[in-house]
Amino acid sequence: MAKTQASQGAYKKGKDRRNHILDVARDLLIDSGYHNFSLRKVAEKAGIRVGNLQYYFPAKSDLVKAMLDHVIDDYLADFDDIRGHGTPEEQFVAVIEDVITDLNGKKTTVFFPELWSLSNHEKGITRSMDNMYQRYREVLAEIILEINPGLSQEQSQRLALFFSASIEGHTIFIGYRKPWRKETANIVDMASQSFLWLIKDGRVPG
Amino acid sequence: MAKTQASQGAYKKGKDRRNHILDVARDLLIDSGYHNFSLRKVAEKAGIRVGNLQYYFPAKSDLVKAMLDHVIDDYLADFDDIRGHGTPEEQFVAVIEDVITDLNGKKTTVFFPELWSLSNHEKGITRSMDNMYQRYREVLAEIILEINPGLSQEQSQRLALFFSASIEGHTIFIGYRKPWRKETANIVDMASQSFLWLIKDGRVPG
Amino acid sequence: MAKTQASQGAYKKGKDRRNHILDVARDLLIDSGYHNFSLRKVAEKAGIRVGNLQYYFPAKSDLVKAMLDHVIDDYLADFDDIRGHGTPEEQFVAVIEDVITDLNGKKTTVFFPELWSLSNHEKGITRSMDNMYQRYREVLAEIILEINPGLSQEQSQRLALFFSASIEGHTIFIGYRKPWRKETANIVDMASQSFLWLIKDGRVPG
Amino acid sequence: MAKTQASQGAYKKGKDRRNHILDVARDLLIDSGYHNFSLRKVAEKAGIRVGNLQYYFPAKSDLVKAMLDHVIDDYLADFDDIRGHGTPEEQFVAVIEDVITDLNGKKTTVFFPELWSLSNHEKGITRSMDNMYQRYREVLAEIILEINPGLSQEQSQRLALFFSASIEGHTIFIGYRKPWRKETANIVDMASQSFLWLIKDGRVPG
DNA sequence: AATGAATGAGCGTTCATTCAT
DNA sequence: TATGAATGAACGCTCATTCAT
Repeated sequence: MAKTQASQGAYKKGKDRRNHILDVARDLLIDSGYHNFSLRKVAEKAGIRVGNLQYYFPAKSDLVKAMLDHVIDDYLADFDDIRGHGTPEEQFVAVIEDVITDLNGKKTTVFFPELWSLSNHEKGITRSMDNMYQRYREVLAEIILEINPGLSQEQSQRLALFFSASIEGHTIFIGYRKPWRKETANIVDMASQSFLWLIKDGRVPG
Repeated sequence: MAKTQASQGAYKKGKDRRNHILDVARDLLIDSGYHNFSLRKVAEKAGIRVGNLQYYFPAKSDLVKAMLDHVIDDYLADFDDIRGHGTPEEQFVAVIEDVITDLNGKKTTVFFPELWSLSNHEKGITRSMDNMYQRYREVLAEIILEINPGLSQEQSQRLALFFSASIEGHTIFIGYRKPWRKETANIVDMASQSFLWLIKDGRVPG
Repeated sequence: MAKTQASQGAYKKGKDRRNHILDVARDLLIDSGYHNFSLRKVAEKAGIRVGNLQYYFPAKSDLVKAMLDHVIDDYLADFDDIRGHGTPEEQFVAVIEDVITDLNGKKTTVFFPELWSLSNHEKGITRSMDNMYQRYREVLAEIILEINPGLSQEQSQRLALFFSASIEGHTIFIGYRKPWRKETANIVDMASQSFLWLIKDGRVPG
Repeated sequence: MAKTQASQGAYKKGKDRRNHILDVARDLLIDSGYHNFSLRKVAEKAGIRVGNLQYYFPAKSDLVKAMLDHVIDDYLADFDDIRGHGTPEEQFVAVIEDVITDLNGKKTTVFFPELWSLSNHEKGITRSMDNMYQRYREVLAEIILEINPGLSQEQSQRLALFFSASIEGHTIFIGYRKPWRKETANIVDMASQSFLWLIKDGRVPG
């Protein structure tokens, strides 16, 4: 971050505009994909000039990084609110259902493949992504341990990895406008069953 | 199949040159991502001029489509060879292990996120991808039915969808240079167990 | 006079800040050349914002002009101190040696070619440069006349022109990091000899 | 040089255009200075599009390098033709006169300060410049040795350095539109006299 | 089957400058 | 005095594409 941008956003006007840019950038990424993501298009969508956009984000990479973190923050905020009422098992099923159902939304369906692709090619993106999934798995592992306190920390983390990865994979098949979208409820059912069986009766490696 | 320009001499004319271009294009996609994929770079890697490249593939989209199909064909060929010896259950576990272990390779790790992303934005890509997964699921569903003949066609296909999606999701976590690569064997173990349980004892929606 | 931001605390306000900017601008010119000289870089180096820099120097040309004069003033100040002790001939040799040796320094080596180039393209620079060389020649002509009072004013000025021009030319060859830097002493020797011969025995046009 | 440009200029049309670009680029450099030298302006002057310009010179640095070498080659060609008739001493005076008089021309007056400045900041320019002056000095040293065969190789080279540097310095004072242009003949006179004296009677360091 | 030449659009970035605060 | 915000122009460069050879 350039020194000259240190106190950018000091005025409310600037802060609002910055957030607006991030929203607009996210929309463009989701609508067009990263390979069609350009500063000119972001600027146009935001109703400002390219020069001004680059006043807020001196380099494209700065905007991309900030935008991804902006979206990721939304998901992280969701994780904190995710634990509801009922027994641990009920909570677990509720989480699974929430997360899988979320895949149906356009934002989730399109955003994550872009993130996965980007993280394979752009240094600096990987860390944000890994942090997010790390936090996600921690929430899962916590509930898993409450369901079966006999598991070790390592085992519950291993299960959390398996569950979260399995769920992510469905993005491609039951997401927004995806062919198996109508199978969402069945996926939730199969996932809940098999995940709970693994937690309670499976021989979890460890 | 030679992968790179190392065997350039082997691609002298016609179909060979075409295949050489496709190989080189795939390598570029995997090394740099689609947002860095350009005809100029492909031409340079292939040791020919842009004009000549466009003799073989008149438009960029033609090359991209052909290249994706080229790679997908490799995977489809693998599916046909995948069924080995032993009981259906042993075959199933072998398949799961093969497919999950394959995620560790650079090609698979990087290629699929690009494909998923592209299929969200470029018409014409989606069909190739869907066909591939369709064929993949058919192989799985076949074995599933052999393990538990009591399941309906629909149920076995549903399970195949769930299994394949779950496996794909691990690309992001246990793939080439991914942080949980060392968990691959444990993932195979948890997947095999829970998948088999679902096939044999689960209440598969139907 | 402190050269860089090291003593930034010393430049708190008003004239100090102005001088600090001028120092920093000179350093940038010398380090990067005029074609890489921008207000943004000066501002950053000076630890202030572009807006503030333009409070002191409303237009880029104002800063450039002031900066060049700032450096030129340093050289003019040197000229006033240049005349030392001894006979006129000893003084002359001392001056030649001082000036030629000064070419070895980075500041002189790099600054003057920038000045020469600029004076060819930017109106308003030429005058400052001409004034400086005028003053320089006056000092030389004065000593020349003392060595050979038989010369006319015109002749001594003509010699001063020839001597100063000859010396300036060595900037490109014996300057900072230049290939013939180690010849500096020999150049001083040849220059002193031939210049003195011209003053005393040559047929100076006039 | 990019591989894809290997056989550019294979057609006569391309070769002509390349030379035209170089001429136009030199004119722009001389008219406007390097800090106003842009690919867009070169393209416009050449009557082509920027894209086409960059087909011939993939990077700005390639154009600049080629253009400088193009101009330098002209001067080098002059050096080869410079030696005329008469005694070595007559030849020497003729060379001095030729070279100094050449400073009066706009091309020489403006081109060299740009070259000197550039060579201080852009790697790759320095070598071309050094090579040119090296060749220049070789011609001078040759004649010097013929005038006074008693000098060593080293001494004649040292004199050549001193003479050439001294002459170059006059660019700034007697060049095109420079204030002392009318002194050119007198400079030739003083230079010839003092240089010959140094060759024949001076104590050349060595 | 292959290259040379050219175009036009778009890219990320830098810049001098203006103006409100 | 000094910063934040914004503009408009220009920059070097990459690109897909077209066409003549």
